[in-house]
Amino acid sequence: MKEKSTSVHPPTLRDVAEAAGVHAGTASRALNPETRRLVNSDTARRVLRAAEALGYQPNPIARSLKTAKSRTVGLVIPDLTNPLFPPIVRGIEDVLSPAGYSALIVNTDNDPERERAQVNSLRSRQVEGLIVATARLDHQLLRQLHEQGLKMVLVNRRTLGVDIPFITPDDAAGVELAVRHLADLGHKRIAHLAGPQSTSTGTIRLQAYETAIHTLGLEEDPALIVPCDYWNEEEGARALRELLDSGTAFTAVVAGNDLIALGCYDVFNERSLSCPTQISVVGFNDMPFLDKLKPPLTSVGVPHHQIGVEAARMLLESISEPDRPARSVLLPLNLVVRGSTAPPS
Amino acid sequence: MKEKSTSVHPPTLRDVAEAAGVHAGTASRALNPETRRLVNSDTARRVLRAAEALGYQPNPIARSLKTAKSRTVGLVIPDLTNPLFPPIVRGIEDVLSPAGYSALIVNTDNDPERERAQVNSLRSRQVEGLIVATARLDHQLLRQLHEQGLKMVLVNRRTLGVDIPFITPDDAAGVELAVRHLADLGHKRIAHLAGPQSTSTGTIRLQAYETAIHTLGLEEDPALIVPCDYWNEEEGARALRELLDSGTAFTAVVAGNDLIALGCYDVFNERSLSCPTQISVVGFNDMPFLDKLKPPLTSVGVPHHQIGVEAARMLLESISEPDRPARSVLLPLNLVVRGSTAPPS
DNA sequence: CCTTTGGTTGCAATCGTTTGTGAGAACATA
DNA sequence: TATGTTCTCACAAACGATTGCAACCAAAGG
Repeated sequence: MKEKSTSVHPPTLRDVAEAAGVHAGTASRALNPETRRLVNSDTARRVLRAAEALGYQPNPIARSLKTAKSRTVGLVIPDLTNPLFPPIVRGIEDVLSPAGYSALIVNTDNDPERERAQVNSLRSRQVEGLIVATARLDHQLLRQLHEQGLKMVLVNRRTLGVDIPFITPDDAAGVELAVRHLADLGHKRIAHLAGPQSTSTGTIRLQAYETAIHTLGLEEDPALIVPCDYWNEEEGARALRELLDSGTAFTAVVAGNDLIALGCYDVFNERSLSCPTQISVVGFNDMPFLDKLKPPLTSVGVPHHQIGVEAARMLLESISEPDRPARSVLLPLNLVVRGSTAPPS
Repeated sequence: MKEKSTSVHPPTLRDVAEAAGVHAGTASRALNPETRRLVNSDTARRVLRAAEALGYQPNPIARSLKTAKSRTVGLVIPDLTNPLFPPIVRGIEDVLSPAGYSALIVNTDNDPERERAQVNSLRSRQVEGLIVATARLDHQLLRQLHEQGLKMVLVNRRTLGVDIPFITPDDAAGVELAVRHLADLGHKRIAHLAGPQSTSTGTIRLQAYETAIHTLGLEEDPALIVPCDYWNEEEGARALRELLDSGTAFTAVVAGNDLIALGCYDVFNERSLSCPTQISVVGFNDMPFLDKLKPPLTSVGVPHHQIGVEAARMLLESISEPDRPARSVLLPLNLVVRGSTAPPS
């Protein structure tokens, strides 16, 4: 008549063991498929049955303490509110969850200080790896973490000089798609509102723009390139105004991403320019609801969900097989043609 | 010459204790501000210094195991991809994170089975509470969890017959705002494309529509009300088509939410109807980029971030002071007038 | 000088698992 | 009968923190 009876606490391994008339250690082995062969199949059955009956759920915290595995990964993104990220996050969780892993999400707001703090908090929570969407070309923190042996996968962007696997869209191919589409429509002077050159995405897309312009034999003019400091509408608007004010002639613009393209829309309204009649625009990312705009924005479609899926898979892989050299992957893109692009008038 | 020397593992409490020349228990007390007064301030200082020097980070897993507190809460939402949720999630994390808590996010896709499974997984990870955005009016699972004493806060929606605190926008006031705006413009026959009547949001908004119509002396006609089965564009489009096909006269529609309103836009294109000249529309939620639509959608603005903030605060409160009866809160709304509403022609 | 008091600190148990080690039984072999 | 083998399983020591308890010491009071 110990103190058992009506314990309100969830059943523990000991409870199961007791119910099955075995030692806790044996119960543990019986419950774990990996080690089940070490126990008599009869007793294993008995343990399983007892566990079932008691509604036993192993305590992951105790397990983690012993095994030093948290079954948790960290997810470092600039801002969840950016429509780019939710689909990636979903993709990640769709892989993690069936594998028994969970993701801890932190937002850095692109603040290196905050990023450092958040990553520390993740590490103190014993994450087994990180999926990072905030990579900059020269990224001190990532370099450090990598040297400390922390498992990481980069999404959407990469970093230089450090051998961390990344999953990104094939940005260069995407830009090539966009430029070629405009060229096919007959545009000769195509501008590029480039993303921040501190990010791989920004520089790669810019380079791709330049080579596409070159190989297609279009007009090459440095004045056609205006870089943005951030990936947002304000900067997109500012850049387009700058371009217009410079007097440089152009009939189409390849925006660094959709938000920059949206900034262009604002300027079109401001200055009563008509799109696509006077200026064609193509965005990048194909974020939701672009088809509801007037005109609907032509954009390069990025498989965000897929990026998340691949990243999660890769991270899990590199956790379970630490030696296997992780490979980076470039995901194929497709151009979604809508109403914002037309032949020049 | 034990096996100490260059241990690569992160320093443990024992390491700190050893470095400070005290027992682990003392070190523990010295490190914890709550119990620090139990140890001599000199030795406390020494311990602190040693911890600092070693870069000691307490292992939250070990701590959790002992204290049975995980410093983790679960976040149950239908789909992170719905633009409604990211701002709420940010709000939640902005409160949780400084408090030393983390959020585990799960998506249910509105599937009760999946919801049950996800919640189980959260519980097995020892979450201290749940923030739930998937409440239905009659929600068996929530009722059970509540009876089992699990701490919960509902966001955006509520449930009936169970006393769980909720944080929602003041839906009724919002609809009143919308209807009054249309009435002020001169509309007499205002339709309502209602949200799912299985959700509190759907029913409350519908009721508010009815009473607003009544008190403002506008035309009351059951034919003006068409319910949607889901909160999405397809249903919005379907409902508007149904309304149009029924031949019922109307000059404006109050949509259950923005997605339903977007569905209306599709039908406008389909049938070459002009908004707002022929039909005015107002949405609900004021999700991002509505100002980029043509016409820009008039919508009821909801303080999503604030909802998240309040919800997280409330949950933390009910965790730290289990007795304090948690109160629900209704957050004030504001109407954002844009181009989709105009006087009837 | 003995006791009391209060402030500090060490000891050891505990949280719920996992896992190395060895004991016992059953059986086969010599 | 003695000696191995092979299966099973129980024991107990971890993992890294927290915490009730007891011990110790110095100062104070009688």
